[in-house]
Amino acid sequence: MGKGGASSIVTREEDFPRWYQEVVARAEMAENGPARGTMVIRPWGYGIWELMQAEIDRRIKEAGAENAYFPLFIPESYLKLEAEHVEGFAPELAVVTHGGGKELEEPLVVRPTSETVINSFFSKWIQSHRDLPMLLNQWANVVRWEMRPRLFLRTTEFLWQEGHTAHATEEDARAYALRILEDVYRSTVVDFLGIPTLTGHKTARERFPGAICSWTCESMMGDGKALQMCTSHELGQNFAKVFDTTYANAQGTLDYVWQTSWGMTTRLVGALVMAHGDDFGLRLPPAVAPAQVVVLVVKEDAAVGEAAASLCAELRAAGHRVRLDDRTDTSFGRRSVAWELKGVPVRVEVGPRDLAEGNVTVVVRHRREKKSVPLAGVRAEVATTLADVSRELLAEATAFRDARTADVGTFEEAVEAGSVGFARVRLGALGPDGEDRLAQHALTVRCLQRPDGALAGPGDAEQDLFAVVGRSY
RNA sequence: CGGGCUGUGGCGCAGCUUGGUUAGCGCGCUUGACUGGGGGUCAAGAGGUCCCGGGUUCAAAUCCCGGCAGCCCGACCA
Repeated sequence: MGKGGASSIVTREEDFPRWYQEVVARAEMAENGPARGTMVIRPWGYGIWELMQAEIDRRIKEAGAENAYFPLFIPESYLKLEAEHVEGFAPELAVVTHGGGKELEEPLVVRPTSETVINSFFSKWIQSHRDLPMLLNQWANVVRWEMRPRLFLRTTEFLWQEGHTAHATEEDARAYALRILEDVYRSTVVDFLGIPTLTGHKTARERFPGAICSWTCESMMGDGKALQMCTSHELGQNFAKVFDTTYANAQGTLDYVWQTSWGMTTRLVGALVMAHGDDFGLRLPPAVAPAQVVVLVVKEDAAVGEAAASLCAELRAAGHRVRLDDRTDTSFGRRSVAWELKGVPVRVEVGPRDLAEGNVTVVVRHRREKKSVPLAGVRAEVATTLADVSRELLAEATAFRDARTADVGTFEEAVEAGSVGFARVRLGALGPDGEDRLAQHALTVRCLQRPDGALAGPGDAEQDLFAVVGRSY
């Protein structure tokens, strides 16, 4: 896989190339022992994450939740209270057994998720129906000692937001879980990142340990494999019962609360890379581009330097994130390739030859298209181009996904279509042990939805829902 | 825990089958010159316990024995 790339180099996780690791993130190994798949996010990659984080945080607040912060360490006994929860997480816990030079009386678990600690506080904080709904979110890092870590997609430690809410009724809890799914998650993925996604809920087999229903957004990466972009769980009263989280209702009797939890992670950065990347590097929607425009000085020259600086100022005044690259001690070719790899949506190249005619070159990254633009027209050109990028990336990714999605009627057809993309098939058509048999072909049911793609409701018969079948990361 | 595979300058690798000059190559790095409109050219240079231990041999990166470490595939999963 040489320079310029022959095959898809960033659209498949297996092929995250070294240059990409130099730009966005790097997997690191523990000093001793097996690789634990921790990750260092480099400044450019972190800049992408920060922009996503700000957007997600804004939407969460719009949905009424407030940020809070809970401890990193959780007493082991908390995890053990909810049977399914402990069974689901026990194999992947990092456990602290010593502190202050002594063995601890009770081991502490490094949080894999915070349902249990937060519930220990909910049970104290929630007394009356007037305290409900309680809507909290925290930005935190969590640790899951997974068997097989993958850069961005499944790292041992990762950053996320986890929302935790308590409601008076099951209907309220469900409505809120769905509101998060739609207004925060689906909208962020589609409208903000330009990645098409399918929404639905998980089968019992794929459900979050401790939940009664797990909602999800499933997207297709550039190699046809599926990636879960987020989850929004209805927890029922499972945690309320073990933590005794009760409230006095309007009639004065005690009820258990109904709860939700939901999360979105740094995995999204990986998803962005794999959904939009091409053989020449990243392609970033302007919304998540740390620099939306880079103004390049082609060659050391007084007039060029002046023109570049004034273009920068003009574009910044127009509200764009602009970076000036006047490092003329590095060759122009090298610098332009570096910005291309980083996925900067628009490059404005100022060189003496064009400038003599009053022009600059504007390069549109995602189309790999360049044109000569008069100085006075740069501002308008950049503005209209930036406005198009996200929509065009979304259209491209949607066309790709649709071309790789097939509605089918039998198990065999589902295996065939699911192996290269998504197969949509009636769950009942897969047979009683359909999921086990799919697993033998490395396939899973990514989500369930109605035949028209809508979310299922309480009245739907599960066997009549459509299963989206695919390979997953 | 099963099934494959690999350890050689900073990174990626060739050499090992069939032992034999001074262990090579690409990328990166340093210096200089020419350059500069797409990871440019030329020249000079720095950088090596060939994973570790033992054995065979006149001679081991190469063959034999024993360790150690890591990677990939499956089970886990945001």
